[in-house]
Amino acid sequence: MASKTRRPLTLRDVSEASGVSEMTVSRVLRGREEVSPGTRERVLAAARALGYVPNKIAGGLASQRVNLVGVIVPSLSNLVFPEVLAAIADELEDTGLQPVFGISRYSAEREENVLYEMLSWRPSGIILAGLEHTDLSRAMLAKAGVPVVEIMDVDGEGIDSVVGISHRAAGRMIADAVVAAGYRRIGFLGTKMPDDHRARKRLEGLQAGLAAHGLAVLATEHYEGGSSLAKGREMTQAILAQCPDLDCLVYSNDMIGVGGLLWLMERGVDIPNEIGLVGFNGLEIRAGVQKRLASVDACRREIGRIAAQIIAGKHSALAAPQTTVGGHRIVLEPRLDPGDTLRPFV
Amino acid sequence: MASKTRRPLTLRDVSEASGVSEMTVSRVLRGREEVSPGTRERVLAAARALGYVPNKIAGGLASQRVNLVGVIVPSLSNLVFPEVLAAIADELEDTGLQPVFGISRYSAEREENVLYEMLSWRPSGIILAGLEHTDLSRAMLAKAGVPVVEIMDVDGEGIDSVVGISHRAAGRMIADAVVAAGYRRIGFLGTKMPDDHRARKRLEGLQAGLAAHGLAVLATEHYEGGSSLAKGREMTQAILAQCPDLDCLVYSNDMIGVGGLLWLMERGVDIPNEIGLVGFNGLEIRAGVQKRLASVDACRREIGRIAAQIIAGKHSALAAPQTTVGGHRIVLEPRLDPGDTLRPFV
DNA sequence: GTGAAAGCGCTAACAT
DNA sequence: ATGTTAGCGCTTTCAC
Repeated sequence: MASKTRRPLTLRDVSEASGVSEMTVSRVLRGREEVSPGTRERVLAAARALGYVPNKIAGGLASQRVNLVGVIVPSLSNLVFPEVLAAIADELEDTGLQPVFGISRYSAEREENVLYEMLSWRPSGIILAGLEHTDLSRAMLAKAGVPVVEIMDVDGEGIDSVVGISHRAAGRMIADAVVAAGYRRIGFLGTKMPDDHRARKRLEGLQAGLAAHGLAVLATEHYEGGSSLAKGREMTQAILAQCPDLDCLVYSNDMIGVGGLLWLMERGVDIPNEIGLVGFNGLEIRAGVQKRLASVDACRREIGRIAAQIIAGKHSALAAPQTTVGGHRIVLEPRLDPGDTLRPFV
Repeated sequence: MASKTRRPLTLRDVSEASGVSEMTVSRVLRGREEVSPGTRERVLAAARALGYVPNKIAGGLASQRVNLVGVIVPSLSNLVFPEVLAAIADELEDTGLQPVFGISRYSAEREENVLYEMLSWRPSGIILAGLEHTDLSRAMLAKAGVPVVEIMDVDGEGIDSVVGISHRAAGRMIADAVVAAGYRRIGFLGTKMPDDHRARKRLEGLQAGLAAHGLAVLATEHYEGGSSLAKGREMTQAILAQCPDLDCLVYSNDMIGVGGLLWLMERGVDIPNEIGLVGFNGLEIRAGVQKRLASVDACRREIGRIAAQIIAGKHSALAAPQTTVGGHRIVLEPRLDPGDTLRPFV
């Protein structure tokens, strides 16, 4: 039971307590094999007795290696990102690597600041959401000399590795589906956030897909701030007030989509016949409502897992590298689950 | 445009490029005032031109100070924790401190490991959920010599500072409310997770509160894994199959509570007259359903904010210290929102 | 298998 | 306002 020391313990303390050189103590504590069992035991006993916690700052400086992986996502309020983080944390579990999370709030400038902070810790890798970054961010990442994985989106140029889905393709997929299901008067409900590039690309894909069928989005409802069921209710009411004869509502995410669905069901609207609905993300919450909202899966756990594998160097190239030398480019194929809110279609 | 260097840049590079000593470069980069404007400009220009990113590992070793705050929560799937993390991140924003998140998966052993990793970076503070830790964890925290804030729960002994609510009191509050509203045949639906101590304490409080009125929980339904609307639906069906004459269902959290509410409403059950419902957490999702689930607010944003303030040393003691010397003990008072799922009561 | 010396890239403490 | 010196606590490298 070591008493309350003010000065933190050092290797030297363990060395003196065990009568073994600092160097050998260091070897034991790092789990190197080249130490005799007897010495190892004495060292471990001393370290435990003292309550020694190694100083990774000193270790990192000396070895020029740090077991940290920086991960930057736009937000934690959008359930999607905690799920990606959880997947990354799970996958990194037994690699000796530790994730460090940062939040950019959908701002490229803030992302740059967070990135700068992270790089100043010389991490072993960086994972960040999206392909849109400031020039300085790109420059820093390029010079950092560590693996960089941009996740969630593949519509654009990557810096090193890229893992995600095409949000434009997802938008087109939704367009094709609602048209195939016979809907013609389509409304869109989504975020106003100008820096949610993935939401923007989905809308672009939707519009392009509809245009290919000679159709267009007839009404749009935008909101600011976080997504919630309540927002979805209000917006659904608003878009139908503005344009009552819509026969299909495309939501930029499942949270507002389910909100809209609940509101419409309460009002006795016949879904999917009178009005069709589609969301995005494949959130679990959809399973909690009588009718399951149609949605496109964003593959977020998969994305997190693969990104972590790439950083950990244990990714068995599912796809051949196509970008930078050494960089992977993994394009996942989202699935559209028609649920119960779209008329049957091929 | 510096070319692709393999060796990372050092202060010395900036020093040479700007013709200013390393020490002064260091001062400029740390924003110390004691440098002439001219020199400052030259240094900043050189650093920018080179794309220099300081090495905090070296800096931390030299200064013996690190601007990191370790935060350990049980999970990211339970929406509550991302919210706490977001609140901490927000509050730390302009303090120069950076949060680093770890996940314990409701396991004290895993928490111990994560804590060990974190402490080895010599952070400026530690925030962790709950009061239940391994002996080694407590010993490490006590010896770390940095502020420690245990959050979310106040039912027990703290190590240093404690910020949270009493989950036992919350349970009793719920008991009093449902009894006051005239319910007598009460069922409980909650997690099986033996290490979710806060859920356990809420149940204990509920039972104690009911006992004080000569009542008891008549039926219980447990589940494993994450909470979801779908789980709430199933469990509600199950508990009513098992014990059809319950007149009140107490859910251990709002997610399963709202699931149960939706299921009951679909079946035309008259809420709150036929059956009363209460959840816990005060989740936003409640506002998205026709009837608002009664719930007790867990004060999670407030808790995150205050914990961060304590670490940052800018907490204006809302309550007098009561525990360890220097340690705060902030007990927040949760509010019960009766919503639309309990009969009116005083 | 173990130890001694050198130094990782910065900053504290003191000059000047 | 700026520079010099001496480490911070570890690991690398090389001896033994």
